[in-house]
Amino acid sequence: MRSKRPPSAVSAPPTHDEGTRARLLAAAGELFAERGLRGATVRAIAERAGANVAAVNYHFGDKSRLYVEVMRSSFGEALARHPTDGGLPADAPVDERLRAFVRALLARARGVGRPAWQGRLMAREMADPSAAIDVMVREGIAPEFERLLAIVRELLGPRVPAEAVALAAASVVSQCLFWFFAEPVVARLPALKPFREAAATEAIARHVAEFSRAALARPKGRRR
Amino acid sequence: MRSKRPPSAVSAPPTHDEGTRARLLAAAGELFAERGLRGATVRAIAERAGANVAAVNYHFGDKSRLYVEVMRSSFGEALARHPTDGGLPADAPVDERLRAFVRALLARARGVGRPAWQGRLMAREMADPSAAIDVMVREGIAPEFERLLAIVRELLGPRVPAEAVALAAASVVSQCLFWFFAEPVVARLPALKPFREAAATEAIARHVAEFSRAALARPKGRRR
Amino acid sequence: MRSKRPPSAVSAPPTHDEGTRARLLAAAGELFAERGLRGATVRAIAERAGANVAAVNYHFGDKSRLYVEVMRSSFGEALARHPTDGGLPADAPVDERLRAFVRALLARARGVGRPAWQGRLMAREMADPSAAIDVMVREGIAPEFERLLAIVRELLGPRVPAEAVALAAASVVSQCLFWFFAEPVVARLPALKPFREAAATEAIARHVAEFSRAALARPKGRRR
Amino acid sequence: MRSKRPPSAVSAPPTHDEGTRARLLAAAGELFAERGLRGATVRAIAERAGANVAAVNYHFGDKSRLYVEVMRSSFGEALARHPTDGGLPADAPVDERLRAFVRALLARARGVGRPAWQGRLMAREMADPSAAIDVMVREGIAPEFERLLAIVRELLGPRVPAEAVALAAASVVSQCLFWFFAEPVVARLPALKPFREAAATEAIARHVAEFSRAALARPKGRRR
DNA sequence: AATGAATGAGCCTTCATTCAT
DNA sequence: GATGAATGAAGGCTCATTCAT
Repeated sequence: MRSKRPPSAVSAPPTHDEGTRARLLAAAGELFAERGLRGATVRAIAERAGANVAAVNYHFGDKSRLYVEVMRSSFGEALARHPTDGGLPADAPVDERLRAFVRALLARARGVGRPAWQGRLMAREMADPSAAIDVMVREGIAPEFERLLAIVRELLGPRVPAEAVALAAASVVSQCLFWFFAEPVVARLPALKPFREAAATEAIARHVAEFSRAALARPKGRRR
Repeated sequence: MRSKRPPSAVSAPPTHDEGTRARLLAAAGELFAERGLRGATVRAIAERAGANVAAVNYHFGDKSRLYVEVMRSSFGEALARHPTDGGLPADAPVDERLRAFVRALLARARGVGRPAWQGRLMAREMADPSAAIDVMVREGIAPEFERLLAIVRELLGPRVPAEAVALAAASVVSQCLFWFFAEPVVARLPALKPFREAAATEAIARHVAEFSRAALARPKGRRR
Repeated sequence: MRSKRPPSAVSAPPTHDEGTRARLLAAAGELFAERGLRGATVRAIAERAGANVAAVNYHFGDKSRLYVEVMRSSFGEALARHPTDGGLPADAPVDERLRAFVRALLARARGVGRPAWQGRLMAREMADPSAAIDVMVREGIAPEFERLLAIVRELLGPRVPAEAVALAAASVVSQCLFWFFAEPVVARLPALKPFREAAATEAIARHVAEFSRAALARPKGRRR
Repeated sequence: MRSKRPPSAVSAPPTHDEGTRARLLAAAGELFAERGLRGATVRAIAERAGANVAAVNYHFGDKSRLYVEVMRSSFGEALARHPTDGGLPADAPVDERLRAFVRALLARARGVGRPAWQGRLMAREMADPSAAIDVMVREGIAPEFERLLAIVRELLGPRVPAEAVALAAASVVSQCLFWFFAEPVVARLPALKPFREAAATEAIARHVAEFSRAALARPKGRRR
């Protein structure tokens, strides 16, 4: 639909100060997180980026394409910044690897400053999936989940059926996602409110790891 | 509880078979679940309800007020249909009460037929909270969560600090919510896809209850 | 368009307490004066009258017909309450008759309480004439103006051409109308603001009569 | 003086012959005069201006803001085109200055061609004042009225109290405004109808000036 | 490479009016 | 004699998008 297209989306960093394109991407990230795909208007994005209304269409062709680009780059950045192996060697003790996984998952969405909105963005995408979700699952979530399955499998031993392993992995993931998926509820329940602060992230991580570790104790005497 | 509404809503059967107001409520529920508050147009709602556009204004005054009403009634219905005590007496064994709680939570969002969209509605509200969430938390979620806290407290014993109880309760809840909050991801992960079917709900419920029960085993020798 | 119609509009006073019809008429008068024909909604009128929305259409067939009815009755009442002859015999001195005329004109629009809105109603009708104006001019204004023409003619004598008499009469009328036609301006000019109070009406009347009387002094020495 | 407007309005000639903004302003002036603020729809204005509906929003942000702009520009233009000093030096004879004032006031509302609707616009604003009237009185009417007060004061002499001067000035103004405030009545009274024609403006001006001059004759022997 | 002007589609809401009771 | 429910026709406004420069 557009005739020509500027720098190929992810590759080369713009030459001058920061580049309209990059500023648009950043502004769009914040606004999409705040107000959602529909709620964030192209005008507002352009304004926050200090660019013209037409700039969005010029650089991304489309509002929805800008959205996909935002999701991709923000998600990619989150993955890179908080790898689920936590920097551990592949042969580290399984307990440590589980803890690292949990910690990374929580950190991604609850990090301070810049990546603060990545969690909200993700939550919105779950509630109202767009074309972006396919890419995200395929490129990011699926591989991570495979890694978690391996950890859980190692904890449960080879005799446990695959379905049980999958359910257990889901249990681990869910405990992490909860804290930003259900954030509005967390904020309104007195018992949970204290844990909203970024400082509480470590406490949550420790709890989730311990809770899961206890539940995943390899069944000794009895067979499942 | 409703502030002001023209028709009497419950008493005399209106001119049509079911009453325009009720049909609007149902149609709005479906469409809000499908497309969200913004995405569902008043026109589409009215059309699906077989009513005039102005009917929404006449009966609810406002699109947003219709939305609140939908949330309230759908949520209230879900609460009533699947009580978290599962019909158990208050002195039933704590294990059974935990299982009943989990089962009810899962059933609400994954129930077949009519309330099929209540889960999506809830998930959307979490991702993009509106005025409705205050009412919902206050009237529905908070009391339920208190009940869960009591169950968990009973399992962990009186020595465990309140924060630990809260975190544990969050772990239980999160494992239930996961299945419809993260539905789009579940649907795209081969290992989890089988559990999407309504028939799998019972298996999930059993897993969550067991997983949590194991994690919540009262610490014997060592203190936490 | 309507099949049957209630009491014939102006004749018999309603039998019971006050009658929906009469209450509608009063409420409509106030609201039309406050907000204009377009600005006053049928719903607001019915509400203020303590009647049903459909009552307006039932009793008057039409919003515009209600408006005409309001204009007619309110204008008729104003005419009756403040006759321009001021109760003077037809052979009273011309100076007194002029003064009485001016006083009546001013009183109609600046009376306290109930008829307070008749002036606004009239002003609105001038600015945005409807079908009602024809009746009003024919039945009320034209005869009054004829009377004024006679007074002016008596003052100026028979030699002055008819056009000059008409212009002079216009000058007299205009000085009265000014005070409520230009009310918003009067209210904003410091020099005129004091005259807004109802108590100032008499001072204005005296001034207008004197000013006009001086201007209308029959030319003595020189011919016009 | 204008707060914020996209196009540069005065500098470079826009893409069309006259500029969408200017055409909108003109079309809106006509339609507001014909049908009032409420009666003139944005759609009709845009259509008459040969522009899109959204153009109003783009250039003026709002229907009401467009209205204010119309009032401001049309009123400003009227002031500029017919200055109340009529080009006379400040030390011209007071009689001439009074005549010039009257003539200007009448010309503004009864001028031929372009500003033909300014009178009606003003009359409407009086009958149903909007936010625009504050600006108009402050910036245009008040200064003019001060000038008239000075003229009248000069005619009456220094002994006459300020209230009397104010009333006399009101009498002068009212005789001018009458001809377009009460236009619908003028058109329906046979004696006044001839004066509707633009050609009669000069005759009216002469009459008003003479009538007022006679009334304002400085009291000789007796004190007022 | 980027922009200001302009557009068309669509949305929510309001309102006078009618219909069945 | 009077009413609550329901309707159709706009109306103002917003928004993503395009066009000419």
